[in-house]
Amino acid sequence: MEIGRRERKKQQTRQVISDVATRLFLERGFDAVTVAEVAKAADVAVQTVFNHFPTKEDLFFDETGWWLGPAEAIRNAPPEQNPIDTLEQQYLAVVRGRLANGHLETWREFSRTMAESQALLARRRQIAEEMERTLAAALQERDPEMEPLTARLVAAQFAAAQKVLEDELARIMPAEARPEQLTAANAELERATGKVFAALRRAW
Amino acid sequence: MEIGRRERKKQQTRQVISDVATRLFLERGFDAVTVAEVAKAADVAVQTVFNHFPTKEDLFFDETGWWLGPAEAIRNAPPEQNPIDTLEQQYLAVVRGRLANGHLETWREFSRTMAESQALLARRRQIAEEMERTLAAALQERDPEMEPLTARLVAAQFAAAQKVLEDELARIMPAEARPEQLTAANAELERATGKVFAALRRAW
DNA sequence: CTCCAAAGATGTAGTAACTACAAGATTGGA
DNA sequence: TCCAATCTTGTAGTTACTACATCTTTGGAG
Repeated sequence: MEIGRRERKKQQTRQVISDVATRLFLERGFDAVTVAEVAKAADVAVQTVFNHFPTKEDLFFDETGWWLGPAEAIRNAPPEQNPIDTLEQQYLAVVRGRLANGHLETWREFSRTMAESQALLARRRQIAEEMERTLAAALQERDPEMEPLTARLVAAQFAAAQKVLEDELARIMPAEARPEQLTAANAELERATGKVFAALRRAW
Repeated sequence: MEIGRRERKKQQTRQVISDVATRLFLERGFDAVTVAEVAKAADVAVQTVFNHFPTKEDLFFDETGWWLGPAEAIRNAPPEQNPIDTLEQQYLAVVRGRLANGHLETWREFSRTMAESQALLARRRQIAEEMERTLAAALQERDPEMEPLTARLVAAQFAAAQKVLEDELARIMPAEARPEQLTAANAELERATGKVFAALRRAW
């Protein structure tokens, strides 16, 4: 009822823009590429880009959507499971997905590009904050007994932990990717993750 | 050796710009005031504003400098004191200073103005991140035995806690300011602070 | 006191991300 | 077939910020 040719073409235009933009950003860096260049490369008007994406940053973070994961995991978790356990499992699943063959290199490029742009780092902070809010809401929805302050605190501490682990991951993984080093890095990462979530568990 | 008339005039110009900007921002909101207007009101060229302040946001956050507090507190703390205790004391001191007579209204205006501008909120996140980094460095400098990951984690969790408390403070304090409510709000705040830092202590 | 060099203030020109809006092109459906 | 909704485009602005040349003030050497 809504997927006529018109809508399809619209989505197609959007996809082309997003793909072209991503490619250019990864190739030359976010700050070095202008929206006008993206538009030209995608063969559309600059206005069309802004019709589909409110800001330049949205071109980069399009379709990643990871900020809903933790809240959804909490909502879908089995009734009696400890929230921290749920969050740890979800986090590990995400990270393992990233490190799986075929995704690793993509993730690295994303990570590197992001680290090189203040604008993208700022946007990541904003997204993390939104993730934190939705997580706090999910936690409280899940357990209405929980004090709002507590829910916000747990969410904030999880967000903080996640950030530290992200940085750690970015520090460990870019170093040469030969298999034996990769498994070592993997072990190191699991250790760090365990430590971080252990602290979280102790706190609550 | 460096405080001749020239330097004095320079600092004076800077101060005028900063004051005028702050006043305008508080009066009309950060986004509604342009740098050109600030320059005009301060009777200087637009360029001069940018000579003294790299970005518009720096005009707002000038001379607040709170992001060094925690790290300095750690560096200056008595040798055997628990870092979490140090941080709690420092935080309480800062908050009490803000709530002291004469500072409360100023803080409220700052807080409100900041909350109404995405640009300022983004900058606050960036500053918080810098605070976190300097704190992590101070923690590790203080106790070289500490694993870097641990130092980063403690700093991150403190930053997260601080953020939650800031939001809580902003939520509690704007409500009517009559003395009896103020003491009630104060008690509520102390309770929240105690709870937050207790969790931090449990974690480490 | 004079005058020069450095440093601060100014003005001009330009870039890039957006916004508002009017006008053109395409498409779904009557 | 044709109209109306919707997507796309082009034009004209606004604003933060940069580069750079020029003007003005000032501290200090002679």
